[in-house]
Amino acid sequence: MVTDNRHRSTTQSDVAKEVGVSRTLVSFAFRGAPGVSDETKQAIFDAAKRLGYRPNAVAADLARKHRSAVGLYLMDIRNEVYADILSGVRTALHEQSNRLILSVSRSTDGEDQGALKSLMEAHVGIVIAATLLDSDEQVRELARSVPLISVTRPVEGVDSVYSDDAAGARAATEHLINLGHTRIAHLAGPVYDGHTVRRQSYAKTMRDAGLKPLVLAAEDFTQDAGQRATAELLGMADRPTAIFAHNDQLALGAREAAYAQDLSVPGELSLVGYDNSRVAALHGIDLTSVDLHAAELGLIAGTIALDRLRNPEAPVADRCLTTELVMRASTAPPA
Amino acid sequence: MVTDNRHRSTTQSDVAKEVGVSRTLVSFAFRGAPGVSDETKQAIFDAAKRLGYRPNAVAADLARKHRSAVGLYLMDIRNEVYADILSGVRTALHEQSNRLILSVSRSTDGEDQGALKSLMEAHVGIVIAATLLDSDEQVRELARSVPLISVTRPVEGVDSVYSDDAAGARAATEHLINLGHTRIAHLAGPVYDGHTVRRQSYAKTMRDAGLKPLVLAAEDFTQDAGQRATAELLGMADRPTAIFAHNDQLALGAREAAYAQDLSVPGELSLVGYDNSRVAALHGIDLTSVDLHAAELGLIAGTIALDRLRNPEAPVADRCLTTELVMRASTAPPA
DNA sequence: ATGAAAGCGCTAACAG
DNA sequence: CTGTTAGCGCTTTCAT
Repeated sequence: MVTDNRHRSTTQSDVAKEVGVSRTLVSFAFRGAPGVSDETKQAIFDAAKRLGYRPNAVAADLARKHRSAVGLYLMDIRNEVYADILSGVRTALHEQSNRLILSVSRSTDGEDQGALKSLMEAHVGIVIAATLLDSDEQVRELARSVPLISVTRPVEGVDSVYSDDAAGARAATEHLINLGHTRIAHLAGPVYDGHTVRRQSYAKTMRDAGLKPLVLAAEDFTQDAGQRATAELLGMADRPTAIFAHNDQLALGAREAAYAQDLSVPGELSLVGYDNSRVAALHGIDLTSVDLHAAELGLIAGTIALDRLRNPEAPVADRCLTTELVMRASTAPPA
Repeated sequence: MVTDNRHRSTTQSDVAKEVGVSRTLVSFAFRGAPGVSDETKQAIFDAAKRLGYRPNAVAADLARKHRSAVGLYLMDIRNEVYADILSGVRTALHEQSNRLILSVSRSTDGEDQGALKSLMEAHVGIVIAATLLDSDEQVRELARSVPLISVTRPVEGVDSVYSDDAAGARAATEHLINLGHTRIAHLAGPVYDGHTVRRQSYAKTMRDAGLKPLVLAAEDFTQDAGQRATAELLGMADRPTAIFAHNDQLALGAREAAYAQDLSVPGELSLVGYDNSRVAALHGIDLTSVDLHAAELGLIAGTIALDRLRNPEAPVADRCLTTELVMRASTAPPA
């Protein structure tokens, strides 16, 4: 049995013709607009079903002369943070009948451009972007053509929802310092403008405590990159006794690298991640991590999106959430 | 500094007016079509930049009278399998200039309808759906209005790419049987038509070995559901010594439930998952799991999509990949 | 090399 | 209740 994949899809006209009414009636019927007799409506739905008709939301939005869809850009689909943000956004948009269109970048490279650009050209009224790696200036430039909400990171002059990373990184670093560690490394991702808050807060906290910062930059934000970078680090003469990683994935990579060299966690290496993803809580992983309230970030971003859609002239939003250090068994005093 | 979020976005007409040429030229310039003098082209790009113009890909596709975008539906963004499928699809579409639009369902409930429907109404030429929970009949019905590729699961009469779940489930079950287990439970998700292959293969394998199948259905496919369901199971008088879970998330939930009752894995409970996700390979998790080659599933689906777009009349595709049992430390002989 | 005009699938006044 | 008409932002003949 072969499904019939017609080349041209059925339109309102086809349905109208089939029933013997005008396109307008079909349009009204499908939008539940008042002013269509029940019989006509029924006849229309029947014919539509028979013909396999699907409304074309995109054409509708075009005709409506305004962009109602919201676009959501996610930097890394493998990082649970972004799933949480998505779920928050969706909650905010719930029942608002706004279409949500998604786009995710390839986690392996830092070029947002492809995925983000295609989203901005998809006739969306606003795009919620989590996380942009471009410079502040570039983000502002992007926001010039389509309203943009930067989530996870503040950008002056652009609606932003983020968490207090300086505080989060400080808490993580201080936790390690208080435990008695002195050689504490920071496992960062690649350097991007506007993406150095955690790193700098770590460095400042170290210096304030009279300790020497040691920053290691992984090639990207994935577990594999974290593992590779850490493997090097652990080969050093005076290897650190603790690592604070930019995110849980990197931390998990560091953990693998440690075990690969028969170093136990936290016995010989203490580990702190960032994101507090579900895997961090798994028995046997028990990764100490900083929670940045991703779902709430998404929820707020969704709310702002709705506001912005309604009122383009509203003042720029800037919402900063707190972070929370969740202590687990991956950190302990140095041996 | 407040970014200027104009209500009406700039169009080709605006650019044309600014430069003092016709819309046609702007259109040509942006598509790199021949027949526009270099000076004109430059003037157009300058004006576009100045005005913050963004092409509207959706309107373009509409005008082009054919649907070039491919829609990708993912059942669960928290399950790595779907990230792998996405990455495979993207590889296939690479350089094909086909827009990819994504839609993911809420992992918590089984209603594909919202996310899938909106995808089908987004003017896409084809939708790749991973995973549909609807009945075969419903899927065929859906495929009537927009060409559909079912991935992860075969549907007669509809392009399908999937792996040999019967073999995968059999291998998993036999592995446990060969280890000497006799009380082996299967931790399944909720029952959906066309989604019972693993379960049935498990049951058949058990019966063939003279053992009694015990199927437990979790409320959904998440770790939490797996944990709740397993907690009950482990409370039973004659509790099983091994569990084969429908996917890694459920298996991870089972693992948590076991540790919560101070049962060690694999000492007192052997565990087999399905998907071979990255977390399964983590040191200390070491979950034995069935690999279904998700990235390749996506790659093939993407290729089929391209073919189907080119040739709507091509015969229905049906591709079945092998599965592979990856043995790790979560399985051992019963105590 | 450039422009005018028709039309994609749909909505939205405005008439009957 | 129902139909006509004029677009939305863009592409695409077909002229000039």
